[in-house]
Parts: sequence; structure tokens; C-alpha cells
Amino acid sequence: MSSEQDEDRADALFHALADRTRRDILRRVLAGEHSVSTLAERYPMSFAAVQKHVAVLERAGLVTKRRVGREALASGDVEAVRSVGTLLDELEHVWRGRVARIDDLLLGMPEDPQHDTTPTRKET
Amino acid sequence: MSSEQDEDRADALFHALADRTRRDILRRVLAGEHSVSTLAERYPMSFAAVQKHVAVLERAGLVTKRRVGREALASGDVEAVRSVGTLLDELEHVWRGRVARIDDLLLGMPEDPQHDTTPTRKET
DNA sequence: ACAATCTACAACCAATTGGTTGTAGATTGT
DNA sequence: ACAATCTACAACCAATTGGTTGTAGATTGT
Repeated sequence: MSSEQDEDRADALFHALADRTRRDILRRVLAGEHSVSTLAERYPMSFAAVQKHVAVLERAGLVTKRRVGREALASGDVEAVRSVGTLLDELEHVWRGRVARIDDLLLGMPEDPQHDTTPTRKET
Repeated sequence: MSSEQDEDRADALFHALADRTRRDILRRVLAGEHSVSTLAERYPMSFAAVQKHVAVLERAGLVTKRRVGREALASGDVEAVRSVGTLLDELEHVWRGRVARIDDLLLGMPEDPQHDTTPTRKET
């Protein structure tokens, strides 16, 4: 199912999002490219602290950086944000599975492929 | 916009999800009620450690507990999971706003209420 | 040419976190 | 009645985290 790497990635993504300064930075860079210095101006902390926050977002894949001269321009990666949504959808899917199982119990259904928890794949 | 409390809540939610053991516990309790002891059997760590993880999930609102005799039965709250999805949707909305703004720039549109970033509210 | 700007990173520090063992209280089963 | 079970929480510890200041290298503007 979920490999070690997937879990590492999920850890990094949720951890990156678990800080309000980083979420705010992410909002700004999703709205448009900003240099690290420009971002740093907005927060009551040192440039180095903001640079670290951007680095955490970058390591998680939520932000990409592009060098232009001496500046590092950061952009938010909306696909990475969506991939977090997918992780949540998987959790919701587990919950839906529970409801199906309760139904099966109540209705005494022996089995039903439609209620399968694992994503259907034609070839295995 | 986002109040201090909202940010506290987002911190708690993302932090709770930023640990693979807690995500695994959440999956189990979304699939069905489990006592803390039953959960603890599944992990290579002490009962106390698992009890703490459940407490973190509970404080974030992702899990609720119900006392039955000497047992504490934990359930996952799918609504809380969905509320995290909403937070991500808000980030995606910021990104969509950027695209609209680029369009406006290219097309030289002076203003367009359809592209407003703030959720529309009839009365203000 | 060179001062100013921007970035990355090292070294450091206090607070938080994820784990441990131990204890005590409530409930249960025989 | 009482041993066993379940839970909550305290006290503790090492590792991580979010911040700091300082330094050095690359780029830019005058």
C-alpha cells in the first residue's frame, strides 16, 4: 500500500503546512512569484528565519525556486497542494468503507466488489 | 480573514497529521471504533505513547472518544478531515486568483467581480 | 571598482515533540 | 473480594524545531 517514501512525503507535506508563517508564505507564492527578501520583509522575524521556512516548503515540494541573478524567486506548486488533498481523500475513502461495511452487516450481504476499499486496477 | 483561532486550529490539524503513526491510527478509527488498548497493540511502542498520539488527534478534533466502562473508544471524525480539505481548497483558490490576475493583466481588464478572491457575501 | 544587495548556511539556543517508565484510579471478571 | 485490565498523567530524556546572529559568495548598480 503506502510505501515508506510515501509516508516520508506525507510527513514533509503536513509538517510544512503545520506552521502559520509557512502557510502564509505559501499563500503569497501561490498568488505570484516572490523573492525570499520580499517575503522576509512581511514577517516580524529575521531574513534567515524566513529563508528556512521557504526551504522547508521547498523540501516538501510545495514551493519551487528559480534563480534570477542574485534573487531566488519562489512559486507555490498547486499540484503539490492538490496531492495533499488526495491524501485526505484517501482517509475519507477509508471512512466510506466503514459505512459500506456496516451496511453489509445490516443487510447480511456476503460480498460486494463495489464496496472494495482498494482502488480497482484492471491488471495485477 | 483568518482569525487567530483559525490559525491555531490549522496548526493543530496539520501537526496532528504530520506523523505517520497518527495518520495510521486515524485510518483505523475512521474505519471503525477502537479502544486505545486495541490500537496500542498494533504499534511497536508503549501504550502511553499511543495514548498520547490519540490525545493529539483528539485535541485537533480529528478523533472523538467515548467512555464505555473502563475502555475509551476512539472514532475518527470525517467532518474534521473534510475541514482540512477546505483549508487546502482555500490555498487553491488563492492560486486560481493569480491566474485571473494574469489574465486581467494580459487582457487589460480594469476590474471583474467574478475574479474576486474573497468569498462573496450579500451583506457586509 | 567597489559598496550594496541577496542568498545560503553554520553555529548556537530555548521550546516542543515523540518516546520512555512508573503510578494511581476506575472498571471488570471470576 | 480482589487480581487483572484499561486509562490518564507525571516525570524524565534525546531529537527536532523555530528562532537568533554571523559569515561568505555571487550579483548588481553607480
